[in-house]
Amino acid sequence: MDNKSRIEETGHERLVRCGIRPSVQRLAVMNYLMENRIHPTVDKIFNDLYPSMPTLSRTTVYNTLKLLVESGAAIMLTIDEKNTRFDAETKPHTHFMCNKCGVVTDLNINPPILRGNYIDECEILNSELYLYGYCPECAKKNKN
Amino acid sequence: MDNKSRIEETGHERLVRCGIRPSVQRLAVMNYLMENRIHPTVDKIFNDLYPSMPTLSRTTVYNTLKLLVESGAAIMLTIDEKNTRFDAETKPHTHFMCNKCGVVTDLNINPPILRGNYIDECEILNSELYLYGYCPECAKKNKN
DNA sequence: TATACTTTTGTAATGATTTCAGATGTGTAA
DNA sequence: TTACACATCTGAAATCATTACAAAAGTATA
Repeated sequence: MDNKSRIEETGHERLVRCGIRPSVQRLAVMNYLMENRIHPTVDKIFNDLYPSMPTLSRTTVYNTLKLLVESGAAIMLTIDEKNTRFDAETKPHTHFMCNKCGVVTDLNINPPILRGNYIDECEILNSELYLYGYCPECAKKNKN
Repeated sequence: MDNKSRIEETGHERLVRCGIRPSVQRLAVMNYLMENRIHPTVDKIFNDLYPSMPTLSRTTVYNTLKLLVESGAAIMLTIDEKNTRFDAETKPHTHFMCNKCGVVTDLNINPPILRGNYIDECEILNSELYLYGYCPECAKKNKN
């Protein structure tokens, strides 16, 4: 997966392009997502931003992520049963979660692009391909 | 999607084949899943079984579903952000959720079969393809 | 500066899920 | 059959993610 989008667009530009007024908090969350392609949970985002923004509220992180997703500035992943995760990469791509350590990564495999198609009379708007198994580190450990 | 599996195997047989001792409660949940291919939530299962099993505990439904999934007798879907859903069809197939009414259905489209492959050094064990959009009824309503 | 509007904040409420310990049920061997 | 060990079920309480809400703070505009 290339990371051109990171270079081509700043967090501020992304917010404005998506019609979101760039407050300090929104910018912090947007930048965090664009700079940390780790599919973080709400808590991860909050805990990482908190030290440099001690007045930040968890509720604001929730509100902001909801806004980002509704506006198309980010996507929400339900790959992890325990927590929703977020990704600033909005173009279709495939996600992987390790059954052992829980890490979520992008995979170099193109998901079927079905947006706009009708399947069994269902109008398809978007899709997610989630793969599960062992990440390179955990797969190695499993063999020992 | 054909429903031969429903005919070819009873709930009792499925439990035994998967190494699960068939208690009354487990059998009730297994049969419910095999007879109601609606990808129900825990609450739906509990509420539908409760009238004919007034001593049934919600905890038992949770425990049983966990056991079924761990033993390969059913799968868990995370397609719905709000609630986990369950399916007695364990062979790979594609799921759809309506953004408007929330219904979850099977779709006649083969997901990529990646089990056993290595992608970006990740060992793939299973995959889920989730599609979102409007179901036939809601798509129709949207046009009026 | 005054006012209206937007955004943030923290607390409390909600709702799904898990924990846990006691009660019940089941299988087995004497 | 009874006694015992073990498996399963139950319901209440705890946990944890998320949402609701109302007050406080911030921002834009006239």
